[in-house]
Amino acid sequence: MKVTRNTTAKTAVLEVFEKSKTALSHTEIQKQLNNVCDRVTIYRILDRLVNDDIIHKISNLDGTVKYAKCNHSHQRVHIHNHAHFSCENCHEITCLETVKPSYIMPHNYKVNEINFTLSGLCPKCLNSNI
Amino acid sequence: MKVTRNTTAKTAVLEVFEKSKTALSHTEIQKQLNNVCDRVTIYRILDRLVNDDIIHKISNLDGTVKYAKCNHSHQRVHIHNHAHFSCENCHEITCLETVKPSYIMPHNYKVNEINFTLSGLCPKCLNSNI
DNA sequence: AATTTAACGCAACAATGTTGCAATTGATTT
DNA sequence: AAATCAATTGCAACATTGTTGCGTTAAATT
Ligand SMILES: [Mn+2]
Ligand SMILES: [Mn+2]
Ligand SMILES: [Zn+2]
Ligand SMILES: [Zn+2]
Repeated sequence: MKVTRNTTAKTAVLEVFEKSKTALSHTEIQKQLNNVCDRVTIYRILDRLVNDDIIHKISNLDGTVKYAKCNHSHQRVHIHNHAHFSCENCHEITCLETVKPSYIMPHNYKVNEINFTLSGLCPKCLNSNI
Repeated sequence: MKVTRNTTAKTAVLEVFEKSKTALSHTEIQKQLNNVCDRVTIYRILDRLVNDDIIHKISNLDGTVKYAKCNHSHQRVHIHNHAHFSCENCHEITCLETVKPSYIMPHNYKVNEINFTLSGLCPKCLNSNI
């Protein structure tokens, strides 16, 4: 097994996640990093963090991909079975850690990951658009 | 309101969907069309078909986007609230029209669309990988 | 057949993600 | 503290996917 190193770039990326209340895209992270490292490096750091279960990937209906910190890394079985909300107005994506879908699968499927994303208007945009 | 025309390209794309049991990406459709029309035209046709509720868009965790025919266009309220399964082995994406997630949303969110994609191994790949 | 405009082809562009390879640097050992 | 080793990085080059503008074509209506 590979050893994971704590580099300055990785630390910087983690700080960005720590400060953010919403999920972030590669581009959004890059903008906040002010040339701390190369574009490619960010991609590779994100891959590593996902692999190490430190962040998780969120795929939205419009094709955008974002990442957010995991607040449940202590769990034995690390599955991201909570919902995400994507606002059509402000385009912010937030984890709804309390919203967990229940469903019944047909037999003979092995489920490893789930991606449950709801889109519409977030509370902030819903109130300001009356 | 705009009038939608039945062009040869659109008819060809619909035939491809009719023949397919799984969801299709833009590239997969293009390959099956054998230069019936331009790449850009396929994008525009897909946009139109989604708008007319004839097909629906599916966004997968790995970032790929696919489309599938709607088998419920007759419904009054047209919401795609069924699950989709994405096989990590054969990469086929299928609609699970019978699998509908139930969940409880916090107040002050307006949900317009949902995207519920499960990934893992499909029955075909599960059986052949013992 | 004439009219109207949705739809098309083409070219050019933009955004996003990937790969190979030499150079760097974090962690470990001596 | 210096040497070691491989994980990580930067850079350049490339691939894929999706978008836009504009002049032309063709489906539908009159
Ligand atoms: Mn989340
Ligand atoms: Mn479906
Ligand atoms: Zn919002
Ligand atoms: Zn499969």
